[in-house]
Amino acid sequence: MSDRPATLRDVAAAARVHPATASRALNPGTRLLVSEETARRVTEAAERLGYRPNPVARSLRTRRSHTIGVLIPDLNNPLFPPIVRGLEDRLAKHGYVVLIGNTDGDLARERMVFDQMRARHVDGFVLATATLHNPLLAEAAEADLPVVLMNRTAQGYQFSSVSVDNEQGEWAAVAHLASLGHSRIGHIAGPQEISTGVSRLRGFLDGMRAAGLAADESRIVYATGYSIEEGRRCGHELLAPGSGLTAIVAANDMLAVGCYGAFDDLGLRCPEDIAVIGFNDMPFIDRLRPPLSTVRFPHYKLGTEAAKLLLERIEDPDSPVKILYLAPELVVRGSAVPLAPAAVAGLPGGAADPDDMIAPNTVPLRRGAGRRKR
Amino acid sequence: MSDRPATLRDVAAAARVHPATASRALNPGTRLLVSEETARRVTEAAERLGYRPNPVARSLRTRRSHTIGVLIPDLNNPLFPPIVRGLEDRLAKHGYVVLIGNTDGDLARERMVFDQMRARHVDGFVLATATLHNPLLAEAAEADLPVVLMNRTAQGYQFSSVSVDNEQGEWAAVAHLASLGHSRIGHIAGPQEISTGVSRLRGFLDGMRAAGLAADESRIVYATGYSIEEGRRCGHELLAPGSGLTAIVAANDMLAVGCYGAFDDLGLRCPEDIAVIGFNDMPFIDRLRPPLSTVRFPHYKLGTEAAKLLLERIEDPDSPVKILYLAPELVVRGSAVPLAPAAVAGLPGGAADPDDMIAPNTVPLRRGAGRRKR
DNA sequence: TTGTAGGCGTTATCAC
DNA sequence: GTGATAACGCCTACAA
Repeated sequence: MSDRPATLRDVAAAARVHPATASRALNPGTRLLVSEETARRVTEAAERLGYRPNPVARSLRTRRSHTIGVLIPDLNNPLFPPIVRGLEDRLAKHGYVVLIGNTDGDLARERMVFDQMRARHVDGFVLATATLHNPLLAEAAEADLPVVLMNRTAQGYQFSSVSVDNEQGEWAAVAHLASLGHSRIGHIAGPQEISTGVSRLRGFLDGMRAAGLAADESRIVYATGYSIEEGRRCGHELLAPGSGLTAIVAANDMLAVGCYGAFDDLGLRCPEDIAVIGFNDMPFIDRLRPPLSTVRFPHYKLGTEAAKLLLERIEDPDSPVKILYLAPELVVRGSAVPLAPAAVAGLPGGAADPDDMIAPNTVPLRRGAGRRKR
Repeated sequence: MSDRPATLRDVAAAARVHPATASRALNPGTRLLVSEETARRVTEAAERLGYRPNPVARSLRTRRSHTIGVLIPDLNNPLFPPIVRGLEDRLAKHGYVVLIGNTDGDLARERMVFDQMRARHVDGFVLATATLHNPLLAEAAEADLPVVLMNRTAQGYQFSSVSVDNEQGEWAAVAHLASLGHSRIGHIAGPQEISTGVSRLRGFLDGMRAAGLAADESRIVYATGYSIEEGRRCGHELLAPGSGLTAIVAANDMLAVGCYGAFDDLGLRCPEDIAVIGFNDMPFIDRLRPPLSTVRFPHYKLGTEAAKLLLERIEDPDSPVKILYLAPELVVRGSAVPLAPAAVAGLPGGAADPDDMIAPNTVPLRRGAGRRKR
């Protein structure tokens, strides 16, 4: 009736009980403390008045906001929206709402949104931005905040995390290229302050070794960020005259897209002249020409799993810390094809040079054998 | 010192004043009510104790949450993240934080997140999901909530809105195709419950008329949603044997991408056999093959402008309702090229048939002449 | 089983 | 100018 939303007092009055009783009747945890009959009356009154508990008041009293802070590098990267959707959907089921913060890879900005979220009393954090030694992590650990790392890992902390088995993914990418006849393979490594950067590099190295291929430093360039521009720059560097590379493994799809740009600049055709494999299988990447071969993982699921882990921690702070890895899957599309005999024979440096073989390739390429966690 | 964060009482105690005074000293709006001297003491104490006001408590008292609810169709659509970033950045400057809700074009879902957000006492809404006659709008109007429509308009409501001049954009697309020699042009129209769907169709029609081209119903198909699948379906329908179309204007980029699929299915080459123009210039669309010609508008700016309008409404409920249109811009890439003489002469139905000309094309194509707002 | 009272941290409205 | 008081809406010992 009134234009002012109904409060607990209104409900109590309508049900002719004390507000405290109404509160008990309405809260699942305390409903059993109240008689069948009054519970019914209260529920009915609440229904009739269209009562919605005021989360702000509740939050002030209980010190829980039912809000989760999510820090991601940049929502503009199409990789993240599906992950965030997974988070949101899962958390919503438990009455939580998500506050998203973009850090743009900037530490100061990250600090700002983190503090902002703490001030708003978020009940926990999902961090997809954590660098290897991050001041935030120390702070969160000290304050004993529920935290889950997503698509990131960090040593020395008691945080649950969900990420991809990057080693296995990159290993599979290398094995695929090797099976296609490529031997001169370069790697655009991600930033080494980020866990994905180092583990994918490790996967690449292990994969090369297992395939009996040389992977010296000259065939690895380090991107300073996961951006298209960096991919292009690194592509140019890798493809400098005389390199003789026939394939590139990029630490993520953005870098691979940048490579496409470098190929164009250099007049190279992909996949005929040069092959490339990405990582992430981000949305729309399959619509590029050529469609990018890449390592896929279940984006949405990464979000839901992170949510599950966080909820566990929130509901029981003593629940065990879990480190979860999702299995990746190589998806073969058009950006890597068998090495053409022409390339092997004719093109400068394009040959499967015996010098590149450090050992007879007798090692069977077992998936997962490249796994090296610490 | 203490592990419990400092409260206003702590600050007041440290500054040897009453909490009320401390509150006054700390709030910009009331600082002038206290003496220079005490203000200084309080500020200093707050600083020293690392005092951060508790937004929850403040919100309970002031009934303002400094939170804005944003409803968008789907964050997975790369069009939206930059818009949301614009919103966030602008609102953050004024101390507001954004709650994002995906509706997936589902009315029930929309209702749910809307209610959820109202329960959380958001201070205002940005609606990017509004359909032409939306129950939410009536409710919001009645409750006198600050609302801004984004990329949408609705008649009969006193809501500010920011959108694109869709008529002009689509007009320019048609004019461009006509100048390339195309005369048999089809349109994949967006859903007609959505303002963009109707205004872009209108722009298309006006553009065709101005170019002296026929645009009968057989050359218009209606998508039920802005999705790739719908684009593909509509593409097939438009390109049915005998249609003779040489170009398609799609109501948005997603539909255009769907067309690419249809072309592949039909063995048509784009742009040689068939041209297509999209709308939105969404991220990554320039990396497709061929790169899509499309109508661009400033995404980020759409967000910041919506934020500005909303802030105006929040700060002064009597501020005038503003309807803002952003100017679009045709960006010419590779998906539309001059009609090949071969196509004109040889291909079945590919000709610039005189029957298609409803009037001599003497009308100069003035940009913006197609503008028809109501 | 239900009522009482107090307080979460802040600010609006009085008095002084 | 500043202090006192109450209230925002809810929850939870504790008492009855």
